[in-house]
Amino acid sequence: MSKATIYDVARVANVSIKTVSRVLNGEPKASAETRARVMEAARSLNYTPSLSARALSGSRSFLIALVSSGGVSDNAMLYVTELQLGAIQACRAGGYHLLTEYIDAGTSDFSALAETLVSTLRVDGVILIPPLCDDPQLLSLLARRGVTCVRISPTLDGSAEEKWGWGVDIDNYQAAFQMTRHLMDQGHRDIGFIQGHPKHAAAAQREAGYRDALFDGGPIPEHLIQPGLFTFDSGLPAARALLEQKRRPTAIFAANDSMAMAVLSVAYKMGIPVPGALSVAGIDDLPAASVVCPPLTTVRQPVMEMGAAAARFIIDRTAGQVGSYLKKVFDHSLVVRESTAPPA
Amino acid sequence: MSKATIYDVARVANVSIKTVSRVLNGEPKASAETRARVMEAARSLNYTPSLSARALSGSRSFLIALVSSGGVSDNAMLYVTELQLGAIQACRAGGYHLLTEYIDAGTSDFSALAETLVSTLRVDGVILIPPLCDDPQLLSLLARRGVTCVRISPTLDGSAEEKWGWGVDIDNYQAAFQMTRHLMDQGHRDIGFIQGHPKHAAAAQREAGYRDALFDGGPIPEHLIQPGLFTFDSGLPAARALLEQKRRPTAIFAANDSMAMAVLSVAYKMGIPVPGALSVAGIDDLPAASVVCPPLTTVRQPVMEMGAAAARFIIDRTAGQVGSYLKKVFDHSLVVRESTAPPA
DNA sequence: GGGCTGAATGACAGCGCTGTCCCTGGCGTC
DNA sequence: GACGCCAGGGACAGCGCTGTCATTCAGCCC
Repeated sequence: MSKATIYDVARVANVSIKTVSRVLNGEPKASAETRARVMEAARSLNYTPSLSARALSGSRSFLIALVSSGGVSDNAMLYVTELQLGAIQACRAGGYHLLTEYIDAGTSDFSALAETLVSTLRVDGVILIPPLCDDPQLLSLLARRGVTCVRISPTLDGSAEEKWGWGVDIDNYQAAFQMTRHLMDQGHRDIGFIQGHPKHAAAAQREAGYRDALFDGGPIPEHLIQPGLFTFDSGLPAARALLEQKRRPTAIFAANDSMAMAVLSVAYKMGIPVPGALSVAGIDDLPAASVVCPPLTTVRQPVMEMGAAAARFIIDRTAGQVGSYLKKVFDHSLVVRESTAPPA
Repeated sequence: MSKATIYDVARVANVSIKTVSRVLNGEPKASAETRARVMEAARSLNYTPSLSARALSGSRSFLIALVSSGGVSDNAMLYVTELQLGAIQACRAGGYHLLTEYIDAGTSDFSALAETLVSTLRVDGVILIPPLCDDPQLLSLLARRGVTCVRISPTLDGSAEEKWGWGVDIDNYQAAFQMTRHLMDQGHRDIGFIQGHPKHAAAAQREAGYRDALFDGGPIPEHLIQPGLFTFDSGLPAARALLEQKRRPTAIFAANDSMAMAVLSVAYKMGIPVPGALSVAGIDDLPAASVVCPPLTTVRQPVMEMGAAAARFIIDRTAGQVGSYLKKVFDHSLVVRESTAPPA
């Protein structure tokens, strides 16, 4: 009842511990009959193998680490939570476990982190979240140690990516393009844009999608484009800059939901009705997006699935399958809610 | 560079591995000089002990599990994220690591979970989040196996609690009492209340605080009190019920922020200006609370600290210190933002 | 000075698994 | 009929630590 070991199972099934090990790990050498006997014994004893022992003697640790940085205040945290949920589910399905590690944004003591991950924990893989997934130092540290990395929405790419691990993302260009077109289809022409963090590839791709959809290579009224950093706070001044212009845009498309919410907030303070006098759109579909007033039109990305895929990739890879795409691109979808409407 | 073991350290420091172990674990028997020599050797080799080996041979695993249930959509997820952050920091400080496990809300396959936690992972402790922290089955399963549990905002108490582990919470009664009084100080008399989940002790305590503050033992106009479940969705009908009454309350106090946001949403749809014609308040201070329009007046609980305390308790307990309070109550604080104002 | 004490350290046996190598016996082959 | 082969299964040696117990050697007492 308390703690069955592989020895107990072996005794009950009347085989050697090695055979039990083989059966439990799905290794080939084992007759169907033996297999059944072992399984039955394990079940009856309520046996669960010890992770530590497996990790110590074998080559797998059945551990995956999800590493994040940044604070709670940051709405991006929600994104992490959702990713994590997906990863946990994939882990559970594969007999793995998810460790959550955190590194302070300021600290760049990556070598200690890497050492812990590799030597102490011996994790089978690491899931890296922006901006960590773009830090060359951390990446190369991990790569040198032979750790499988999966990078969420990575920025650095090309040959480097091959070396630095797999990645998951959505087609940010298309997402922004489609959202801009949605606004245009509603009749908007003066569509303001708030940029994302300049160091993040997704930001540039989203902006490109917006520009191509709206101007199609034509002249670009730069006053419609304001800088932002993907945070709520950075969206505030950007929104103000856009809304205080003599000829106010009829719609504002922010590079993510956090900043779109900032637009909502500024519009509210300035007494501009949304979507009556201003349409607002974002990207990400944060949980909060459906809760704000009015509910935000945005682009949904399958964050949970992305987290699950990341974990699954590590699990499969450790198990021997060498799926080595450079990056997996997930489908996104437009979520039209109440913050957008045709201009008055 | 790649993987230093305790043997390497022992060789360099010219002592036995047992001595290295002693020094690294802070055990008493070791001269200052030896200690220094070992530390130096370990540093120079960049040595990090293997968790698996330690767990396998010793009695500690240096692992703490945070177990949650419920979906992302649920805003409560934010609460979990923040708790987790605190727990991670405490773990890091104590050389521990945080495992995040998840169990589907529907599934009540607690025995498999417990088995995994105990046999496979051998965790040193478990942090349980509502409603898991109130499940007698899971609790007794864990208790029987001798796992240290910390329950976040637990409901079951009394003698049972002693057996079922430590708990952390805030004084929900006082929090609600103070918020209600804040509203009354502003001049409100018709203050509606939206209840929390009936199975959660915090819900009852918050309601009691509200009732005592507002009615002080006097007659209770039940039409001012509407049922809720702590979720945004459950807040919608409750808010509607309150706001459609002939004599509308001038303020609504929801038992948590998610439901308060639902009130904001309904008020917005009904064209009721907040806080002009209606004040709205919640409890929790979710990150989203400061982002909605208008920013929500609420009660902040030190969630991160609570998570850290939970982890710290497990770590200290495993290390031998037997701090055994039944529950630690943290301070809360009123956060007055823009959703409340004196009635017109 | 012999014996006792206790602090400092080491020897050694596992912890519960997996990797590697080896043994066994039934079957096909020429 | 002797030989080879291979599926099926076992023996055994660790993996890198910690727990337990033994050993050493100052210092100290009478």
